Amino acid sequence: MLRLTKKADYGLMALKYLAEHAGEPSLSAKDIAEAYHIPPQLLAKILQKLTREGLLRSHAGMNGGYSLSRDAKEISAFEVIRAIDGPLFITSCTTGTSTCDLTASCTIKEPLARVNESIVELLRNTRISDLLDHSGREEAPPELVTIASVS
Amino acid sequence: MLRLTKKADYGLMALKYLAEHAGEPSLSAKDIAEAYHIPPQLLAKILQKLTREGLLRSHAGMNGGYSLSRDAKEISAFEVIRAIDGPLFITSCTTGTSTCDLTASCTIKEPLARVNESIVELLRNTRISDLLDHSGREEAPPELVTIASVS
DNA sequence: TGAACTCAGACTAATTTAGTCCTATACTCA
DNA sequence: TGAGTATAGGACTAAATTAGTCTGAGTTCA
Ligand code: SF4
Ligand code: SF4
Repeated sequence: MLRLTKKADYGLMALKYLAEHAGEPSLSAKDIAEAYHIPPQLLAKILQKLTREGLLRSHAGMNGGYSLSRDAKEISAFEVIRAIDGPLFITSCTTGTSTCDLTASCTIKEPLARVNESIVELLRNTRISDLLDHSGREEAPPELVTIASVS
Repeated sequence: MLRLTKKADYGLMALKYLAEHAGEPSLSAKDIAEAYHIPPQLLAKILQKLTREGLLRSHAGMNGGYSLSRDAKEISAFEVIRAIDGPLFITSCTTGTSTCDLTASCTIKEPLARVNESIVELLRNTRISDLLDHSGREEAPPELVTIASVS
């Protein structure tokens, strides 16, 4: 529970990838899917959704593909998640389909809404550019990590 | 997605209820379930789990039931959620069962772990006593740690 | 034209969550 | 002591959500 869907996960990966390759003209869904071993058709749908929501620009036809519609600094994780999975509620009250029928007697709805808002705020403050790897301490020892680049 | 399970939800309600009725000796699962119209057997299991995790004290037999094992101020929403649903990960990497097989190539795992940690921190700072209804009160907003500020 | 794309929706499969059932055990009080 | 009320716990089914597939379009461009 309290888990991101894989679709949102894939979407974030794709956007990060596009941000890293901002120079190149256009990357196809297939390109990105292969880079990360994501099911290509699934990623295609995700990118389509992101395009519809205005986060990406698409280009059909040969050598077509996707590119960010804004700078990576201007796209928040929250937008991505919402575009893919719809509005974010940690409670089941307002899922759209099948509202929790305890809403009348429920007393924690409102306090949890505040927690919800905090999480949204947190995701809003997390931008695609923040996902970019400038602290690669995972695999091979990074060459020359300066103090400046860490802070 | 990013939704609390109803079980966790019910658990929080129950704990809040117990906190409100701290004076009374012992409230049975049935009592609480009826107060909120929660399926009694389901709530029973939840309370059992919370007892096993040490958040509640149980008392079998007539006029038995449950009571908080600590003050409401000392129990965080995070503990409740973890007790009921297990460890909290927003990504699917480490669910225990069926790890995401992209872990090798995935590049957003680590940044998302930081987001995860922020959410955990937020929930850790939300206590049962915070759910109690002091409407209008301006509580100290839980600290927001953004990725950017984590540098 | 046709290869390489995006776009869209319906569909199925897999997984997770919600809720039930049934039995055993513990405690209390008359 | 034994009837009644409660917790404890496992196995099970049902419902909902998520993941992924398939099919058939419409675009672009060389
Ligand atoms: S109404 Fe109360 S119980 Fe129902 S989903 Fe909202 S918070 Fe959870
Ligand atoms: S490995 Fe990457 S893709 Fe797989 S779950 Fe973790 S974050 Fe999401």
